[in-house]
Amino acid sequence: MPDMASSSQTLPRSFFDRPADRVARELIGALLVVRGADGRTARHVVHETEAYLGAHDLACHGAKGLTPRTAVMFGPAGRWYVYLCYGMHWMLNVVTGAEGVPAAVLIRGAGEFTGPGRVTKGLGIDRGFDGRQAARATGLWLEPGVDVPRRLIERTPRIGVGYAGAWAMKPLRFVVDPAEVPTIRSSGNHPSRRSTR
DNA sequence: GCAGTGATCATA
DNA sequence: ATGATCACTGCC
Repeated sequence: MPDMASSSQTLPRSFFDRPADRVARELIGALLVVRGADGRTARHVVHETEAYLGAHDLACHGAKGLTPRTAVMFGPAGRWYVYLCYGMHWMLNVVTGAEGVPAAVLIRGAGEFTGPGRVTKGLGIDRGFDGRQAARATGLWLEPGVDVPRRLIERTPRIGVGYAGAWAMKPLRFVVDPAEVPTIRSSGNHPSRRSTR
């Protein structure tokens, strides 16, 4: 069947193949799309992200070198990096930048979900997505969404990385008040938009 | 304020 | 094999 919704185009690898802080900022307002077991899709506006810049960034897992867990971060952009934190919470990241550079963007808030652990719990994301492409075929991907004005995007230090010395203070967290963003409501293959004001 | 929870990785 | 650590959350 023809795909008539231009909004359902997935963000291409080239979008992610750039510095993580740029990607993190531009993902604010994008749509995180998940396809459930029943084949229906749900779209969630991304409203909070964090950038992890590479091996020189002491808050980044890649700073400790290539390990089995972090190998995906060293690979090409546009793949999911999902890991378990504190034995309970799955963290969803998308790999960014050139191959060999261990950089990624953590998705900390999307749709009704605030906090990275709640995003994954709410969307049913676990390590099954680790290493997979952010693409339709995977069942979890990103799409262009709402264009959020720069002035509405706040930059703050990243959360929970106090161990990283000076890197803990760099303003690499990007957040917009969800109330400022039009609500995207969808299910099935024909997403519709509704403005809150 | 802090316990829960278990994969991961360095050390031995 | 063992122990420290952890990009968090929920309940005290």
